[in-house]
Amino acid sequence: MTDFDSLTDLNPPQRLAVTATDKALMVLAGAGSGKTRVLTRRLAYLLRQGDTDPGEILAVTFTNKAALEMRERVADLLQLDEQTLRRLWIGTFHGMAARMLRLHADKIGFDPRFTILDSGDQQRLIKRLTEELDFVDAHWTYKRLASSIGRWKDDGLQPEDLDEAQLRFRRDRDRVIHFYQAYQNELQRLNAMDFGDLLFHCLKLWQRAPEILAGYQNRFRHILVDEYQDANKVQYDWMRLLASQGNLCVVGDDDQLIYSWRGARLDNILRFEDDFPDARIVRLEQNYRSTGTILRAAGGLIDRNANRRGKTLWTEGAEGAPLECYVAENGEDEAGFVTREILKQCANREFHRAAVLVRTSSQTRLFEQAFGEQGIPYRVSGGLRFMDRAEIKDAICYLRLAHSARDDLAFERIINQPSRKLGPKALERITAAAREREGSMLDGARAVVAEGALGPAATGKLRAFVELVESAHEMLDHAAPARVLDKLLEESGYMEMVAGEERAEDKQENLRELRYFLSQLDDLESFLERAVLEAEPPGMAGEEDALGRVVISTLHAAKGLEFPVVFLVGLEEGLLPHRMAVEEGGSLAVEEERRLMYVGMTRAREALYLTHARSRRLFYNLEPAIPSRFLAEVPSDTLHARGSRMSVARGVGAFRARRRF
DNA sequence: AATTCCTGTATTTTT
DNA sequence: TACAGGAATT
Repeated sequence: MTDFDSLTDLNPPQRLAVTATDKALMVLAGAGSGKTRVLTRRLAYLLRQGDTDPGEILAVTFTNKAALEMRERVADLLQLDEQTLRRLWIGTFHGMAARMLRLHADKIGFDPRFTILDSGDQQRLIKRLTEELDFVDAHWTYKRLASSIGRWKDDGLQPEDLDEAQLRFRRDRDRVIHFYQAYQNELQRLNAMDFGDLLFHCLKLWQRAPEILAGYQNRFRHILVDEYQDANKVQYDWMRLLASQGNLCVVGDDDQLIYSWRGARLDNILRFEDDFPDARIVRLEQNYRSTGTILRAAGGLIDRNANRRGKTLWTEGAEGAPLECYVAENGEDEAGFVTREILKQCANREFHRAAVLVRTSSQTRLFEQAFGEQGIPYRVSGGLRFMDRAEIKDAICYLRLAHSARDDLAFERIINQPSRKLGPKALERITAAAREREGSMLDGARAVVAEGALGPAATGKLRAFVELVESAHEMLDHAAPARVLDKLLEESGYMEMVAGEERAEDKQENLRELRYFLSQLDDLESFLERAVLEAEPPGMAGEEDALGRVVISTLHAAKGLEFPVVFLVGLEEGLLPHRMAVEEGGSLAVEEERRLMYVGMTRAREALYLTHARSRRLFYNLEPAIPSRFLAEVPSDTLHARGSRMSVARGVGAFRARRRF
């Protein structure tokens, strides 16, 4: 037996977490305690020693990155071939739900080729609907409607379930319910689902067709869920239904719950034993990542949270140096300090050793600027994602429309991109014609052309557009999708338009990247699905191309990563904890902000810097900034103050003084 | 009727 | 800064 099979390289709780397969299991895995290792080893253990077929395993993660990593590590561990690997169901909640829905869409009145809407599509659709229905309300802007509806779906609430708890004003109830219902009807008409619908409709499917649920229940003998603390109501119901026999292993950390704004429920982790009375709980508290000092600092901070199960991380490793605190004059000064320290910390230009973690993506700019000036290569993660770029979304919408003529949202996005002199009035005509025929907007456009209802110039352009989409559609039958994309972008004049815009080279480069991604996949259907669910082409999100680059990341996007040197910047009231959390969310929201800082601190292996500025540009004007309350909560014997002593005294000390009153 | 130009306003985190 | 909505211009 090899060492790998004997599991002697694992510590005792890790070994238990890998091998306990007789009943429901919750692994409370502290930061850096080898969680990913345990998960992949458990998968490997089931496949190799547990008499389990690859097709009988379902492993669910929250992010595509995590799914990809798990897949790669298991393949590596067991030397699995491509074929076997494909039989494993490893993916995100949304990805797995979409996979099931494509197989059974007809049972809930959808065509299996349904489109998945991203939040941008969702927002545009809701905006259009508010206009059509004359839904005007100072409070319920289309953005607020979009985010609230998304949240209701996360909470498992159908339109008729809404009550005063969700709607601040009772008088809103009927109107908002009606609007939510109208939105759902419109989605059905468009054969489309938004992110929330993927899980929502899955539950509906199982309710309507219990035999389908039973099929999956029998099939999946083992279900694994990563980042369990971030599961929302619908996801929780989804997994609990699938794991009806308690054949479930969840791995999570209540101290790292940072997605309650997306419906994540601390309760899921605090009351696991209520739902699975028989459950086994394993704690992983030995940390293999950070120095003793970093752990003590982070532990001191998270101890302030009242709502947690409680864990104490420890290490056999070195004590390490104290945390460096720096008080900057302003944001530019802060970026300058970080730049200088990075140059000191990264000998031989090993810049991938360092990461700068921010609360909001708007903070990244100052660092990008400073690094650019100093010639430090960097990579931003968690900001504007590849698939969210305007030119990429336009190109995808061209493909979507060629793929499915029913995709009115795609039609709307590109109909005047590049300009075809088809504005709101022309669009209104097209929509009316479509309604009349109960067809798509493309049908409407065809009719408008036939009738010559627009001016000659506009009619000509519209005809050319319709013909282009039609011939692209036919071309999809025999030609590679990448070739169809070329045709669409060339003949529509889109490429020409891009060439004349600012940042033309950037955009052209992005479109080339997209084309490459598409040419790798060959199957347009799966390309479109991955484009919306993954938002990053493979290789972009991967770590390998980060070699030699500093990572600038939001705290949310940094979860699961680790770096030798970490800079936690902008530690100011209003940023961390964020203003919104303090003003609207009360103490629970502040606890989540504290967890966010905890997640950031525990990313560091050797060196951790905490910085804040005395003034910061907000809304384009410079405003004084108060140091974060969290700074005062980190045990002071783990800290070493840098910068002018005056500013340190005024910084951390000032907040301490304020808190006494 | 479409587009450009301008002004005011708001900025958390993401599958 | 970036973006949406409104007014002025083509």
